[in-house]
Amino acid sequence: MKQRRPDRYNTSNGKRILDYMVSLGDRHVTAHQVVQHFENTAAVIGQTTIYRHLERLVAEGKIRQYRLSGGSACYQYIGPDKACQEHFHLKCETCGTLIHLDCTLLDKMQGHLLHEHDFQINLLKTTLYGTCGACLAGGKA
Amino acid sequence: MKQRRPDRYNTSNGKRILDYMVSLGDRHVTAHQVVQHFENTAAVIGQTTIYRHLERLVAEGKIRQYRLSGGSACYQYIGPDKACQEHFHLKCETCGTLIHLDCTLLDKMQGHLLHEHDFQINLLKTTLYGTCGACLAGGKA
DNA sequence: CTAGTTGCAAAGAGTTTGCATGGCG
DNA sequence: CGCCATGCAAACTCTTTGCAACTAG
Repeated sequence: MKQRRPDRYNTSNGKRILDYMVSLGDRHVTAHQVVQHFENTAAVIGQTTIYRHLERLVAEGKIRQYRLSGGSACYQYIGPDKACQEHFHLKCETCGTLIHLDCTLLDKMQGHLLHEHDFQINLLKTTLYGTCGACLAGGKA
Repeated sequence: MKQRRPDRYNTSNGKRILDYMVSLGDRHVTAHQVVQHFENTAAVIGQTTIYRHLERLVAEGKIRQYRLSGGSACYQYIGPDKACQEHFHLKCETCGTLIHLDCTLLDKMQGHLLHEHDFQINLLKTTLYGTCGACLAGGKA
């Protein structure tokens, strides 16, 4: 087999966008927030480029994408250990916090769904919506 | 207290839209599909009116709204017994089927999340994504 | 060199809003 | 009659695409 040119180049924009997603840890951002982040930067990155890179990172499995109830997309770094592929995510509808759920019972649910209900859940696309403890207590709206 | 005018009128459009959602049973439709349905009708209903009624029905708790991965909204009648407030919904990413999950373990999950993780889940807004048995077997895409 | 990358402007999809007209109560 | 309802067109938000210039390998 011959050594052919790669179908992907290493560009500084690509690296900066991935680095930014990595730097957020398990926090989540909208495409708009990513665009804004790079607007406050020496070298601005156009929003088209940002959308294209986010799309690619999702396809490559490096970040996950889900939808806010308003319809816009939200992105989050998955991490080298792919832990986010193995647990549920809870999102508080009041304060917006994203919670990573490490719980044995919930983990078993995945197998239960597959074996008892013949349904293979996609944890990357699934987010559970509700209200977190702080907001339940605070009662703020 | 005096008998004041209602803040909502009973109009034929409102009734027709609710009737349509009810007639779908537990099936789900996009706003676009509702618009199209009424385009094939003697009296067409404008899409603005449809969006406004769907929004109201969601606010009134008569239908639930969730988002497809593409970002557009999907609506589904809840029913008088409010059963859909008490179980999870599974959506197959391949064939689009919506499954209503009646399962003891899954029902317990709600209480578990609340008591052990201090999180009150909103089953109306939550949909689990994945692949259904038929598509797992068929292997189509 | 050559294919992938970038970003502006324009196009698109989905949804909301302004406003004048029509209809319920 | 006073509001609410309706719907057309326009505005808006989020995202994708066309295209010409640019750049990594």
